[in-house]
Amino acid sequence: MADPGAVASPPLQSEQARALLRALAEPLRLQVIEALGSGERCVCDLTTDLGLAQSKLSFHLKVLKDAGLLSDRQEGRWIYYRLRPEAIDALRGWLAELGAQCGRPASTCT
Amino acid sequence: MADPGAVASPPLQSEQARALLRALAEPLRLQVIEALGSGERCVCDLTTDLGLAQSKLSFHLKVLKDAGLLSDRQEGRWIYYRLRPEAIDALRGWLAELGAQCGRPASTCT
DNA sequence: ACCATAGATCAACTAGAGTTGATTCAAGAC
DNA sequence: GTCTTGAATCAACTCTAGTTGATCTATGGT
Repeated sequence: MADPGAVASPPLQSEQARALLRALAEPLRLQVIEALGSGERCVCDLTTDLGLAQSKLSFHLKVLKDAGLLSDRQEGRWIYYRLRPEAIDALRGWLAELGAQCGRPASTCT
Repeated sequence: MADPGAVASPPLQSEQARALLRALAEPLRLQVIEALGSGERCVCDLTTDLGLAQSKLSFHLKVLKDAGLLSDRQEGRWIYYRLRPEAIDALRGWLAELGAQCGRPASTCT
């Protein structure tokens, strides 16, 4: 994917970055993200595919959604989740800023 | 800073990425990183500057060091820590891969 | 109406991470 | 040698996050 470098959306606040970092720092949640890589899927499908207890999956989906990595829609009894790649891009932008602020002796951090 | 996109070093393993993500997901540790942005500093300086208990700072420095974000050197009784910006770049590379794997319907994640 | 299903949420529990004050070890001064 | 200082480490404790099985609410079928 072409590297956007600076993201067009407003820069991440620290708290949002923290939520993203924490959400991604859990192997199981990475599995969820990978399972959604091919496109939107319903919870029932993910539960089966990942072999997770329903409440466990719901918990993790909530963390990812609250962090902004997923969005959902309801269709009858079914809830479908899909990825928001822009959240990953936003985090990369945040990391770029962190690196720029703190990676060069010329800059001063207070 | 110029965006390297793909990093020259071997790609991050998941466990290393996890360590980096977790290390950065703590506000206090971000403060440490910012304090080191202007260059190498000794622990005694950081303790005073950040107003932290010595053992508390040591704990957090260890997490950052173990994750690869800091390196240290000893000079007499003094331990100096400095940032390793390449760790941040590596994490950005890892995120770029995550986005590439999982951000496009064309790719398949198993 | 009743029954089944999907999935979020809950409360209790477990596991992991952060904090604290004490201790230990190494370096340095005398 | 003794004493001081810097900083890592320790054990006990506190706090946060993850897990579990049950419950609740909404949707759908008959």
